[in-house]
Amino acid sequence: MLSDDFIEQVLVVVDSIPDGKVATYGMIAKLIGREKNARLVGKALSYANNYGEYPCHRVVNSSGRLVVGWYKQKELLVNENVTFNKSGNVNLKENLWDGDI
DNA sequence: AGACTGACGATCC
DNA sequence: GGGATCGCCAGTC
Repeated sequence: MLSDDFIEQVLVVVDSIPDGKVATYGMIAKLIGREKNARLVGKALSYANNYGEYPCHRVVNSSGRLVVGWYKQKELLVNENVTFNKSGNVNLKENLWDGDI
């Protein structure tokens, strides 16, 4: 069971990701003091829908790969002018968030 | 308690 | 750059 506190911290960070930017799980994990628990961040985000509407589509893994099976995610990001490379991954070079809240 | 899993990351080909 | 491997550490069964 993920602590509400942990989830809350994740959501706060996710909510501060600016439009047209994306963040990585590891980055968020580090920001909330769980550098090695990037997986839990993803887990927390899966619960995020239960806690309200958050831009969890702006979070990708370190390769810029989107969530497998969540095809809507790319659509949502495109709507925010996030660019993709020909492999269908997020163009981290241009869209990665600096992490400054 | 022990084994398996995962919306991940770093490294090494 | 992309795939294969291993490491991580909670969560789940």
